[in-house]
Amino acid sequence: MSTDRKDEATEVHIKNTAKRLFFGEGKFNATTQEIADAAGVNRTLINYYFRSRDKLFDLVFTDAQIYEQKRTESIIFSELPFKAKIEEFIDESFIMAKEYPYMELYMVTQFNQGCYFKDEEGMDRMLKKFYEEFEVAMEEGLIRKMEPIQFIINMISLISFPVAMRPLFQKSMRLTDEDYERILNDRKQIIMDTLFCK
Amino acid sequence: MSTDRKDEATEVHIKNTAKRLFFGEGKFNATTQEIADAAGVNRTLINYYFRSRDKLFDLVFTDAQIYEQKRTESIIFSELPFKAKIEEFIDESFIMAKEYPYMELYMVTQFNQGCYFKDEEGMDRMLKKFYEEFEVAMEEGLIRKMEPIQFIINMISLISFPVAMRPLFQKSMRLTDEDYERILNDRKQIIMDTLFCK
DNA sequence: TCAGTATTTGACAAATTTGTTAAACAAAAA
DNA sequence: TTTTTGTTTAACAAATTTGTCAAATACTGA
Repeated sequence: MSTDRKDEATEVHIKNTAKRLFFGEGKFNATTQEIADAAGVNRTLINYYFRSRDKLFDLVFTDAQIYEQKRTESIIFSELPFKAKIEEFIDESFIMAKEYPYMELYMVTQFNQGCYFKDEEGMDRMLKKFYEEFEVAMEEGLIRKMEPIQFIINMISLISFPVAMRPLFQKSMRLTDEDYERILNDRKQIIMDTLFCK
Repeated sequence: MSTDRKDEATEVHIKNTAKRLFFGEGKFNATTQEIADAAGVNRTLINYYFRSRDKLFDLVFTDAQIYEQKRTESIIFSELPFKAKIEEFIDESFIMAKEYPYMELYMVTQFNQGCYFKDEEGMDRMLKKFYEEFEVAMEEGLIRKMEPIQFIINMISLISFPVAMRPLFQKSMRLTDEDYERILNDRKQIIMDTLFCK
C-alpha cells in the first residue's frame, strides 16, 4: 500500500531535507547526491519517489508558495485591526525567516527560471481586501498618502531583504553573528516606525 | 604581444557577456558553453583567457564588488549635504539596476557560497564617515532616532529589493511591465519620504 | 617576405551528475 | 509458509559539462 507510515516518512523526509538545504542553507544548486546524503538515504530514492530532480524542485517550490499564501491569507482575513495585521505579518515573517532565511531568494531565482505563479485568484482576493483596509488607514492618517502597492513593496522589502541579504550585509559591514541577531531583533519596531506615521 | 587591442577586446568582451548574463538576465548558473554562445566565441577561449570557469566567475564577482564600492565611496566623500547624498545614491542605484537588475542577488548567492569581502579597510572608512554625518542629520531632526546600521539597512532594502524581486512581485501581483516601470519610477520620492522626516 | 608570437579552433579525455534497471530486501495478506 | 506488494540498493548507461592539447590561423615586427 502506498499510504502506510514508512512510505510517507521517507518521502516527506527527503522533501524536508531538500527544503532545509534550499531555504535554510541557501544551497540552491544542491545535487541529488547532496540531498540524499543530507537525508541519509540512497540517492535513487529521489527518483523512486519524485521521478526526477526537477520534479522534486518543482514540488518544494509549489509547496512553499502555497504555504506562504495560506499564511498571509489567514492574517489578512482575520479580525485584527489594520495595524495589528501588519505587526502580525512581521512577526510571522521573522519566525519563518529564522528557519528558512533564503526562501524568498530561492523563490525569485525560480521565478527567474520561468516558474509560474499558482493561485492567482486567491492573490486577487487578498489584494482587494488589503487595498480596502489600506484606503481606510490612509484616510485616518495612519499612513502617508501613497499607492497601496508602494506600501506593500516597502513593507516586504524592509522585512525580507535584511534576512535574505544577511551574508552580504554581515560581511561587507564586518558584523558578528551576535551583532546581526540583535539588529534583526530590533527591526520590528524600526519597520513599524518607518511604515506608520502614528 | 599580450596588450594589443584585439586581445583585450575578446577578453573584455567575454567578461562583459558573462556580466550581462549574470547581472542582467539572472542566469547565475550559465555554463561556459552558454557564455561562449552569447559572446559569439569559441568555448575554449574562456579557458584560454581565464583558465577556468571558476576564475571567470570570481573575476566578475570581484570586479562588481570593487566597482560598487568605488561608486558609493565617491558619493560619500563628495561635498554634497547628507540628504543630497542619499538622493544621489538612489539615482545611481536605479541607473545601475536598470542595466543589471540581478546584481545584488548574484552577490548574495556568491557570498552564500563562501566568497569573501575584498576591501574591508575602504568599507570601514566609508562607514565611519557615514556614521558621523548620520549623527548630525539625526540631531537636526532630519531622521528618526535609530542606529545608523538600521538606516542603512532600510535604505538598501527599499532601493534594491523591488528591483531584485521584480519577477516575483510582478507575477504574484499580476502587474504588467508598464505598471512595474511606473511603480519603480515613483519609488525615489517614496523612499525619500519613508527615510526622512522632513 | 618570413620568422616569431598570439589567438582561435576542433578533437579528445575526464569528471560530474542524472536516470534506469534488475535484484535484494522487508512487510503485509492470503 | 508462500505470495504479493512496496521499498531500497548497487551497477550500469547516458547526458552534460569542463578542461587540455595540438594543429590551424591571424597578426606583428624585423
